[in-house]
Amino acid sequence: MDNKTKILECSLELFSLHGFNSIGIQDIVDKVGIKKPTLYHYYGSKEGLLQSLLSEHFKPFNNAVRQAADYHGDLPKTLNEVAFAFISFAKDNKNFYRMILSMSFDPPESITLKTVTPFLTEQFQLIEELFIKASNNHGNLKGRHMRYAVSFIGMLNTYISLLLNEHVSLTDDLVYNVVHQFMHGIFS
Amino acid sequence: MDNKTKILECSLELFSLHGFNSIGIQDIVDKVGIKKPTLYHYYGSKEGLLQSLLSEHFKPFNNAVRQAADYHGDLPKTLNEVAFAFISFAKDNKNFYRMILSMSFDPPESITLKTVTPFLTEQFQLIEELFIKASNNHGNLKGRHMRYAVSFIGMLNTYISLLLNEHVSLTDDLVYNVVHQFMHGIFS
DNA sequence: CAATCACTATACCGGTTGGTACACTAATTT
DNA sequence: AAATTAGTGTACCAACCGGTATAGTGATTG
Repeated sequence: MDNKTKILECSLELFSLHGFNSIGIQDIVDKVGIKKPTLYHYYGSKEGLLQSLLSEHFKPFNNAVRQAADYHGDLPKTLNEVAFAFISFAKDNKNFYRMILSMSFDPPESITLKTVTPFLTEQFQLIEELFIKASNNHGNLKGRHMRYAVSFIGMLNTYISLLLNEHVSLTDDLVYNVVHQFMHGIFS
Repeated sequence: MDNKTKILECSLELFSLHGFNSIGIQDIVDKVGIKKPTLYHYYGSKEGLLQSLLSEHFKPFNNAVRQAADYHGDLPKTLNEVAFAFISFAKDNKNFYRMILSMSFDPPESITLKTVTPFLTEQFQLIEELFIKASNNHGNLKGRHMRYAVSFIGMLNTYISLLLNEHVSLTDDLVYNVVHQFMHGIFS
């Protein structure tokens, strides 16, 4: 594998474990086995490296979400597909998901939040649009698009956190259970 | 106000806005208007400052949660009281809540996560115990204490995030809506 | 009055940070 | 064969980091 790719892999592992701010360029190049100018040749700056790392993984992720969130009249089915897109991506990209989940709660003025926000906004809009379209068939959703989009993603991330920490395992019915709880609560 | 207190206030504001790692001791003492040895006299180290800052706010917070989570046979009522404890504390301590919410998603090896974890664990146990006791009256909760405790806190934090970003305002029925959604889902 | 105390200022430390100037090599292009 | 190019190593930089040795302050206590 070439150095350019190896840099992405190693920095992802280090960032997800220790955080973007706690990892120095020197840590990364040491792990890859190269010298600093090589990294700067490819990515220009630490921020540029983060940008490349994010778009590399977010593009396929958000494409999968867009496909899953395409509404065709069956809200429960669509929510299930969205949940599956999130959970299976998180399972296949544990380090990356850990990192973006962390960054999405980073302080308002941090570079990390500012860099990750556009990708998260795109996700949010896909889900919000889904609830807007579904509100034609479900009157009680009207005027609550934003709240439900946020709380649906919130619930997904809550269960994905459990998954990442291995407090719960990815069984076939996890997706079903999450969506069911979101739709009908805990009393059923 | 004395310097010792002013240090706590200023560091909270800086940490919540920029993050613990991005703020240097120099930033804090500049904002307070003192010199470094004064800060080190009171708090010994940057980590000691964080520890003091956390316990200062977490003690009253968790006491309020403990009182609210005391189960007496009415689960919806108790959940409402817990939700109120969380939401009203968050509203009165926006900077602090923003900071701990961020720290609770920090990377596994970070000092911030390790320092905040004991306080969050205490919270979690209070809520989990509530669901364990309630499962005597609600058979369908059995064996799901952990998942429900986590997802209840997760939902609270999801709505508190909205509150902190002022995407939703603290009306009288916010607490009711959150608990209702948790118990009965979005279809009711 | 002398001694102790909590507190604060000056000045400094070794180590690390993100980033770079420059030289070199090996492959590709002309 | 000459020139260009991408990629990499050596050595270095100013700025900043958390932390401290030391001395001095003014108020309290013996």
